[in-house]
Amino acid sequence: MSHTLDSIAKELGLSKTTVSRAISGKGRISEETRKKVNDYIKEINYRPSAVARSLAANRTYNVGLVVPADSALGEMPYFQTLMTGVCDRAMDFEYDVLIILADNDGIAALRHAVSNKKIDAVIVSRCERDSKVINFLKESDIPYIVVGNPMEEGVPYVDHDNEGAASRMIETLIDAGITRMALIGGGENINVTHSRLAGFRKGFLNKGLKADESLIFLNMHKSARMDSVLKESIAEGAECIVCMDDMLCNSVLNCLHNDGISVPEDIKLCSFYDSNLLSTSKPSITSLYFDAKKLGGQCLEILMRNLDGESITSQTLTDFNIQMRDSTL
Amino acid sequence: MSHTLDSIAKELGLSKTTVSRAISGKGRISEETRKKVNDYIKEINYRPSAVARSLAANRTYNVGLVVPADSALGEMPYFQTLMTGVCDRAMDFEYDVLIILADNDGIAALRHAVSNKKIDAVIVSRCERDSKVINFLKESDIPYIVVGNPMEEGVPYVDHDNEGAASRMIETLIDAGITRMALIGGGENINVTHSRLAGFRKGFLNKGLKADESLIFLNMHKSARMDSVLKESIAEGAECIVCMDDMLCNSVLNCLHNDGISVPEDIKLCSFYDSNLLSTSKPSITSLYFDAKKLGGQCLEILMRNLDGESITSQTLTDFNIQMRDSTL
DNA sequence: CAAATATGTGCAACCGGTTGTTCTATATCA
DNA sequence: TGATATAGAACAACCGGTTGCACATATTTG
Repeated sequence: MSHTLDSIAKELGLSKTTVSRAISGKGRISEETRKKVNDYIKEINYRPSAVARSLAANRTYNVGLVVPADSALGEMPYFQTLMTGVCDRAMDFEYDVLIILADNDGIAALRHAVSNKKIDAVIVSRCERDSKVINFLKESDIPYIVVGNPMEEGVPYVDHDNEGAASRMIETLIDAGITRMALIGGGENINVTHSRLAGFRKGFLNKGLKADESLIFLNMHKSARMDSVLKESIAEGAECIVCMDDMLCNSVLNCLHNDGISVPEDIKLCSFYDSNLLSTSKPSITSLYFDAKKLGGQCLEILMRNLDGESITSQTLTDFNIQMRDSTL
Repeated sequence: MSHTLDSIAKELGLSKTTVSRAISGKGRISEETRKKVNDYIKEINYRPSAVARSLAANRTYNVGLVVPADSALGEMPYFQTLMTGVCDRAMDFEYDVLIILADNDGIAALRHAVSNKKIDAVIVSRCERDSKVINFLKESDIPYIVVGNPMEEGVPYVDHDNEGAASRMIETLIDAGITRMALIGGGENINVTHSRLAGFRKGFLNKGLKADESLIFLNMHKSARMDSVLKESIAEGAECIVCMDDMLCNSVLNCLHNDGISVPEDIKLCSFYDSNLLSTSKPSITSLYFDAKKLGGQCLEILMRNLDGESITSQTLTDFNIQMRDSTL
């Protein structure tokens, strides 16, 4: 049988209240009693029931992490890292993380968790345009935060400086003498795509150049056009393929290899995220590193502080790191 | 303000008990009253508090999903699919899924969730040898199930027939005239590695042949030896590289490409899982498909039934599917 | 038509914590 | 020394559900 405050109180000849206070440290309690109780609970390895505590405190000590239900998730080590960041930081606050699969095809799981009050707050791990998830959260009164700038008034978010990073990447390449680049991007329904695209263009402008709009290819994640797009880019004189993420870069590298095109000899290649998906690639790939783990932790931090009464809204993490490697030599 | 059974009862001139029964459908209740209550709660969009219900029922309606804290996870779309399977099936039982990061470097999160009673059962998504996670679970009295045969008496698991599948893969290749193969495997501390290795050997035996032990390379996930291992294999006359998973296969393909070795002309290649990590590969890769989603769902199913008093132990899903593609032509 | 049974509802205890208030014994002060 | 403050502990209500039991009314049965 499991221990409870009552059983412990009885055992020690104290009241439930006193035991509770000895454990929490709140309220007036003699040092002697406190020690006695704490020694005892350590001995019997007692831990208070989270459920009972939740009922009393009106807090579940759970946050929901909304994760895209579609396959994109599995392709993206980034989400994993983000999740790790969230979970690690959650531990610090004695919180646990509930996984909620949801996207624009269905938010039943989110509805369930929110309306049954199984979570105190929500983190949305990817931001889509006109997202059902966000629309739902806007109307509910649960605190939430979105990963990635939703470009929407009143929606709190945390993001890397995607635009700034992309811009810097381009400038760095230009400084290295590369001026003609093709951009291989992901879904137009994802906001990070737009931020990086803006950065791509800005990078050229900052150097007094202009991006070649005919070499910008979006929605390439599941595209069968990859092969032709790459050939076209090369034919048009692209010196470098800039990929918006490592999954895309992996596909590109594979495609190039298969066509007998060498990196970096025939064409240079770079990516974003610098995940371990490409860590064993030959050649090594130039990539821009974002600290996704930190970002995940930041989400949690903000939510916790807001639950404690603060009202932090959005935050942008400006640090990133360009890892120059063989693929752009 | 949020609604409660009490507030609803007052509003409708009924008792808390009656409202509760009208909602749950348990106990004696007139059709009329039931309808009245249910219409009303639909109108005000009431959902019972999961926490309060948990306290009364002594059930959290949460399962924990233990996921490796190390980066291996992010590399493996398989885990994602598994997780999706778990979450989807959980919905059917009105359960939610708590993510627990843990591995042999630390099980603090698991301890926390279990001893604070935040979960009713645990799914361990990867099975390592001499796992701290499993040792902990064996000593606690929470129901649990492990994905992947732990090869350990008394530990309940769910698994694909990894040995049978690997064996069949080899036999299929042999039938296609390929008899000399190298095996690129993952960590020796992971049990699936051993199951597939056994299947690898068995496949040859079933065809009256013998696996070339000198062409078996394990622990290749983060190995810097990939390049030399592949060259050695080819030099030794290997006609096909059998990879134990898609991550490895991706690395191998990349490595081969980079060395100017063509697939399947110079060497053939195949893999396991058939995840979308390789779905855009050139050439298309022969792979053995396991239904990870189904397996995840199965875990949940078994745990739920055991919570309801059954005592199902282990289960092996025997279905798999070999997708022959260009890489073994 | 009384007795037995069935039906619908409510009371109150319970799940295991937290917390405002009260009570008692001791310490501090004028 | 009596009034007042304070420390330590306990009482009891509360969080929002579930459920065994009692009770009143309606229905069936001999």
